[in-house]
Amino acid sequence: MQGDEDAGIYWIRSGLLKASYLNADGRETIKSFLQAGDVIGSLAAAEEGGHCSYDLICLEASDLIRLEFAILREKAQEDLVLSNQVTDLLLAFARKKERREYELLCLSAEERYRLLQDTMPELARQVTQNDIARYLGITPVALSRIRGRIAGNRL
Amino acid sequence: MQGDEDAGIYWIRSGLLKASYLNADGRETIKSFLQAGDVIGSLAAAEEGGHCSYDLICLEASDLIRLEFAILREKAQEDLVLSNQVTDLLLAFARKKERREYELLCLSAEERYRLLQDTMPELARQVTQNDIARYLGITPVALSRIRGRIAGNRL
DNA sequence: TCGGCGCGTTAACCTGGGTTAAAAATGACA
DNA sequence: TGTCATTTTTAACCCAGGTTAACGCGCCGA
Repeated sequence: MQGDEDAGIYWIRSGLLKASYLNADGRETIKSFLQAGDVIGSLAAAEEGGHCSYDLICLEASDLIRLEFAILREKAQEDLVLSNQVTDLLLAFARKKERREYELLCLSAEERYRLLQDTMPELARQVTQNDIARYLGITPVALSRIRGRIAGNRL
Repeated sequence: MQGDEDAGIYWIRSGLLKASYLNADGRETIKSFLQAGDVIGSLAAAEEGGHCSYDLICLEASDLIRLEFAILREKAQEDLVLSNQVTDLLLAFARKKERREYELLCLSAEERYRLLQDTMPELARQVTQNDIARYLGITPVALSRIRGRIAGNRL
């Protein structure tokens, strides 16, 4: 949960989760969806005394493995292979974040929705439209309208 | 320049630069500003055959050091200290991106502007309002309106 | 079987930011 | 000092998305 001091890293074996921010005004926005093979951990909480800034919520029964971040860092400090694996992990993570930054900065809500449909069509089926809207940064009502617009044009 | 195959990493010694996307419709949006101490490199171009997805433009005379990404990776593969330094670098980068993702996803343009003013007041002085607007993801006209709104309330 | 509840849709109205264009303000330089 | 380019502001109009609320639907549990 948001605010926890959990400095853990989770490796998702199976299932489906969402990482979401709960804003001060009670609104929820979704940072990312997590699936088998993904890895997640709070970068803020990983720092000494930091607090996790988001919730992690299962959308399906899920199977995770938890690693203590501090231990991983410690081991990596004396193990070259592990250290390089951590680098790979972070590189992949950074790429993902950079792509999302691009989408939020340069694309309209409709473009982001179309992109999601194109790149992760399975996800659109597994997740409620409410959650997709909150992932795109818009309200469920707005997403419904966008869908209506797209469907209309296709006729 | 956007589209280049430059797989370099740049360490900024001094000066001020902007990393910006040039969209298909000719619009520019600013990914980030870079200052002394910052490090930048295209993650996409770092991959085999990838192309850089943004421009890097000096706003002031700047002094950079260029490292070849492939060489850095290679050396890190056999040097534990270096490998851990790369990890630190990526960790800092990831944190920065995560913060920006949060801002774009959860905050309004006005909130983002106020935050920028609070956290990097010097930058607001060094950079044109046009560029600040493009960094916030809005047009210069919209930013001017926001400023007017804020100034009005302060009376 | 019925009631509740979460989801998706639709409609009406509001607002923030985009667009365009035309002033002002600022600044560089001759 | 005047000229020119750039930046910033202002105004008018438009549109995407937010807000609120109503309605239909499917699901589940009593």
